[in-house]
Amino acid sequence: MMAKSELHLGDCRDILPTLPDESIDLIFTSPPYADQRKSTYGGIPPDEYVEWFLPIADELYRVLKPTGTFILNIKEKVVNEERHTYVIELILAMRRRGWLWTEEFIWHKKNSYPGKWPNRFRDAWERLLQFNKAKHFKMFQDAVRVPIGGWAETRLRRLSQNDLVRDESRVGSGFGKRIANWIGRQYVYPTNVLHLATECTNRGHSAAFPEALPEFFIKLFTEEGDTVLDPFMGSGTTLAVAQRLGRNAIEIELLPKYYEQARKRIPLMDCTLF
Amino acid sequence: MMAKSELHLGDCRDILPTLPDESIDLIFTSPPYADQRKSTYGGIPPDEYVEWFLPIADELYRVLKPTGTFILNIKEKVVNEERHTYVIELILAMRRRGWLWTEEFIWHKKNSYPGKWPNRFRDAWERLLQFNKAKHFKMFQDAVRVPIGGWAETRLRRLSQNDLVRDESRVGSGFGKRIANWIGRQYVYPTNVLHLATECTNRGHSAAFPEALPEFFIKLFTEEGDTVLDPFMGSGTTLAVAQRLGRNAIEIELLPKYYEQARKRIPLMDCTLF
DNA sequence: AGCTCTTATGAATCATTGA
DNA sequence: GTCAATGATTCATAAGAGC
Repeated sequence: MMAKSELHLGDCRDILPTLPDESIDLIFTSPPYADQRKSTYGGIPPDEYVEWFLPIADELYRVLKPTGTFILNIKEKVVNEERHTYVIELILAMRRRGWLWTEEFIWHKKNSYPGKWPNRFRDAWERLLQFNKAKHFKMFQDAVRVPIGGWAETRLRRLSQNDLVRDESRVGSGFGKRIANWIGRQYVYPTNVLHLATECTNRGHSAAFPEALPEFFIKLFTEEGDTVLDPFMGSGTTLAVAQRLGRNAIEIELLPKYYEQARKRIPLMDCTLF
Repeated sequence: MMAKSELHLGDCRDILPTLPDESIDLIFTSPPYADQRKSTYGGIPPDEYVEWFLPIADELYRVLKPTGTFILNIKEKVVNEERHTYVIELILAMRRRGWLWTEEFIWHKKNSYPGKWPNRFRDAWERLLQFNKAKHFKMFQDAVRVPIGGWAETRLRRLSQNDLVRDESRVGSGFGKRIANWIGRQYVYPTNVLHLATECTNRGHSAAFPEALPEFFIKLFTEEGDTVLDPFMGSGTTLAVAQRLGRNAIEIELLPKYYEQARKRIPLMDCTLF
């Protein structure tokens, strides 16, 4: 399948209004975190972050299909030796605007550099907030299954007495299990904790995430031919993965430097430049 | 050092007011989550959770030393196919009451129970919210350093009896295997992501956490002779670890069943019962 | 000690049915 | 309607025993 990409140079606050209603299946983005990357994006003061992001969130709501999903990669910074509250305030504000806060995935940055500060350790995780417009959204859980652990080979070889009957939960939750169901199973479902190393081959962008991150969510929430939007393209990781997986991409980038860089990651013939 | 424990039977809303001001070095607790444990604790409706917890948080603030730390183990449940907001609302409310939201650790539950639902995966993580009264609090980062390379798998895991014996025999006999590997290797500081399996030896309490969880925070935020408070004792995991590490413990439990059970985990001579 | 093998068990969520 | 009860779904880990 031929995937088509649109690359827009400019501020997403200007460009998002030009996109049609309910045309996007998945929004995956990692906006500039508050006061980070000040040298490149200017930096949004933490106290103004919600106010800055909400109009963008409203536009994202408009362009997303009713069955679509919005994944927001974000982490609050430390301000004045406290975790700032702009992320959790943003969640509450977006819910008031109609978004459903469906889930929160954790990205565990496996290879994060050891570090030590007087009052804290290395921050090795980021939030992947899932927002939806409706309770029933497109989701392809089978597309992100992972190989079953070595556990199964030994365990299933000979089933114990307990495994042959349904093992009822002891806490009265009604949640039991039947090991015999797993015979012949090759792949299992992941959890909401993603273990991924940070990208080592930094592409000159100060906040590159690994390709496995958008890949997981693109596979989980879209099928071939669907359209993925990233209003903060950066070095174009989401773009490259979408292209590789046969999804159309709409990408917006403020800075010409990154716009040019990302453009080179995909064939020009599959791409419309704005 | 002789560690002394106080065990109180009753509602922490009644018992906390009897504790003196600024007498606690660390509060580590896992309160009943909203609507969970309904069969045992009654269950607090999610919409009333903040209102229920805030008076308790105020008392905890009063009894904590200015240099002390409050670690709150909590996770929001799914209500109506959305993550409920009572946890993040509680963070904001506690900040308005004077608490500093210093850090958020993640507990990744490695062996979380399997499950698959139409619109979500297994929830495999919980929050460990760190609150403080002041920007400068007691912290002993060296006490939780781990060998480079395998942080959860080796050091932080609760040492079994065999491991302890092996560890000691190394000094005299030159025996010991894994411990010996550490010699000459660099110790590094952990991150704010804790990889621990949920406790397999369930003690009849449906929400037992592994001993390594309070152990990490007790070592990090207290020294021998300090006092640890857990207003929701449950099966007494915090109590047992505090006693083992030579910290005094003040523990409160609502249900006689768990109170009796926890009492048996420590020597009667080290314990005052209320 | 160091393997292998066995066994125990853990803060769930959603659709449907019944009161 | 609204709310409560019931049914269906499905692994990874650590401790301990045995050799």
